[in-house]
Amino acid sequence: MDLDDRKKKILLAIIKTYLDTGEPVGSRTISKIDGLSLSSATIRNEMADLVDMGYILQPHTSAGRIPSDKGYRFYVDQLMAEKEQEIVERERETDEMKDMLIEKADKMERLLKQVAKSLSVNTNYAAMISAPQYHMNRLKFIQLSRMEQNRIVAVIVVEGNMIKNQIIDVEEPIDDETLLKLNMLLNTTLNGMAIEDINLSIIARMKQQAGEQAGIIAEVIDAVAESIKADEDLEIYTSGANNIFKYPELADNQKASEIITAFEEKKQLTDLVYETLSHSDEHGIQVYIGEESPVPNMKDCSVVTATYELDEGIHGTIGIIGPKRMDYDKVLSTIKKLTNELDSMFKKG
Amino acid sequence: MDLDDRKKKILLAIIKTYLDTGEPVGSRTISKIDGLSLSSATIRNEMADLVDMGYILQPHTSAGRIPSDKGYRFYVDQLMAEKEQEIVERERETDEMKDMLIEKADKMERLLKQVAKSLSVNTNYAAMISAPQYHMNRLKFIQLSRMEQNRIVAVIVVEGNMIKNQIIDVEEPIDDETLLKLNMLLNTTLNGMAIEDINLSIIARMKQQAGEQAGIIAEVIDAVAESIKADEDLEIYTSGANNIFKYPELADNQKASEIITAFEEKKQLTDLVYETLSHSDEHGIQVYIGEESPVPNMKDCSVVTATYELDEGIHGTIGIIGPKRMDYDKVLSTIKKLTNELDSMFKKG
DNA sequence: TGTTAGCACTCTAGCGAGTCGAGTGCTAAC
DNA sequence: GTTAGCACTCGACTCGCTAGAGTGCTAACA
Repeated sequence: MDLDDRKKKILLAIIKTYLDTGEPVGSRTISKIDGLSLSSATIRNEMADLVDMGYILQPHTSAGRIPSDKGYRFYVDQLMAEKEQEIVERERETDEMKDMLIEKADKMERLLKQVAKSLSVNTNYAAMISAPQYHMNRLKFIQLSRMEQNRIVAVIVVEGNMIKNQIIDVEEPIDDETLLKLNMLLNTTLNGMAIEDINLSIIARMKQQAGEQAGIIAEVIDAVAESIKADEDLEIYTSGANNIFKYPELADNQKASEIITAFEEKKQLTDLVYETLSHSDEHGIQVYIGEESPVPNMKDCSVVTATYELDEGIHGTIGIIGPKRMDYDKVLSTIKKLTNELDSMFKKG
Repeated sequence: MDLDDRKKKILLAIIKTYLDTGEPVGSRTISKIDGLSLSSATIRNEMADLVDMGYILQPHTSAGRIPSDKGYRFYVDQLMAEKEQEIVERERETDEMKDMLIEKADKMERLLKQVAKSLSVNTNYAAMISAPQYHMNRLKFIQLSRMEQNRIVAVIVVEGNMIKNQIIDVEEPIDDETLLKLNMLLNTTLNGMAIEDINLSIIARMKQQAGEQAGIIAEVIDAVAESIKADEDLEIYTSGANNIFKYPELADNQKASEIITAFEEKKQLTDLVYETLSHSDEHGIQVYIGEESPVPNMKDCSVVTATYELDEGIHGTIGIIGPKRMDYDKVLSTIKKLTNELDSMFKKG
């Protein structure tokens, strides 16, 4: 059987209506609202076909139909295609969200929290945003300073001006001169390098160059490596989890608990972020419907994700989590606008 | 009317039973389990009195009784008095929680998250912990390093080894010598000072000492002050919010949403922390029952909080949020153990 | 005078029958 | 191929009933 033009129209009508009302939609409803001017009986016949083809479901014999995951998928693909068009055609207009974002975003963390908040408030769904992934990132600056006798603090700045700190306890006291030398060594060797490229041979070379301070430099470099790695569990900020209670189909005990759990244990969101990043073809917006989601706990939701770019090769992920019958249209535009906003922001400052 | 000994016993029996079962308890139940050997009729008479006195409630005529907030309060006060005794009598025993905590707690943030997690897992309630309040804290170390031409990074370490960073953009380039001088000046002047004590006169004096670099030092100090102040919104880590779904009386839509919201918008928890800190007489454990809670959204819960001490005058707050019929006994011991654990940990390392 | 047995009463939870109405599937006519 | 019509299905809701837990009150008892 084929998904001919009329079937498509009917399917879209069903889905749109269901997005609005959240209730199974019957043949009469469609026959009325639709521009097709077909009787309910005809619609019924078509609907029966659509059920056979798996695009819609019938909760029970005498209820209307609701979209299946496959149905949603069809709808979203349709929508995304349109969006693509739209984006090309229209100039990016200024956006009220922007002001809100800029306002007090002097620190990355605060900015991200604000973005998450803004997203959840604007959409009425739950939102998340991951801090940019520094995986591919370059070291910009390393500085060791003595804090106490046997204790130095390492400050590591990576591209994008994210700062990491690490306190290092050393066996024997370090004198000023050694510290200076070490700083020189670290900076000349490592500056501009991608973190991933710092391999054993480079470390070995540095140890060699450190000469008699090889012991100390080993300690320091280990600590620095540790610190860089330690932060690998990426930060994720969430907001608006309570929004799920606005949607009856998610608000039941079992499901709500699952979703909240996913939000709390950032681990699950981390998977989502990696999945998104790995699939992203520059600003690729991804829509996961129900079981498609990389996060099992969100099998009753739809998840829309997008990638933003902080700097060459430094990406982060934005996500919106809501019911399957979310307002995809709105969510897609919102998220698209936002990523654009972020990108242009980062490129400037 | 007076709360005589027998009434007390009956009241306690009612509350304990209710904590176990979560269901209204009738007179027959009490007459059986209790060591009082009274008939259900007598119990009924007493119960009627207890209702009059406001210690218990009757959901409807033919149901058993459940504790009122006042009843819980009586119970908790009783319990706390006993605890006080216990703690004095018994030596602090080693605790399996300790191992779990120490394990990988090389960073404060990670430690706190772990504590929260450990608490929520151990108790089956929701848990929160606030980062220590640095309000009263002393500066331990300041270091400015040049990162780029016109950009320096300030590293500020406060007692307890919390590190803060701030990137400072300066108008005109700073040379090495000036930077060294500034570092000296900052450290000699500010080290060991409580952050609160850094007032205008001290800053003025520093500017004077800086001589021709007064302009730069103003910038720097402003930035440092900014950075210290900026972090004043205290960090709060939460865990186990999903636990509330385990308790039917909290799991309904409305209430769950409120609680989750409180957990998400850390603002509300912040209030709780301040309230707790202001009332704390060293390790004071606080129990807020229902409406007593400083957080309106938690009016259907009980909240148990305690204060831990990281260092002289540096306090943080631990909290457990659960249903009113929480296992106060267990929660109180757990939280007491934990604060002790934290204290001894911090005093060592 | 405090305690207890007994009994009528109250109220909820749960069950089953009955009804309503939305929606279907099928057939026959257009 | 489309539509009108009609019997049928099935969940949601209502109503009445019952069982059972628990109460409050009274009267008897120690």
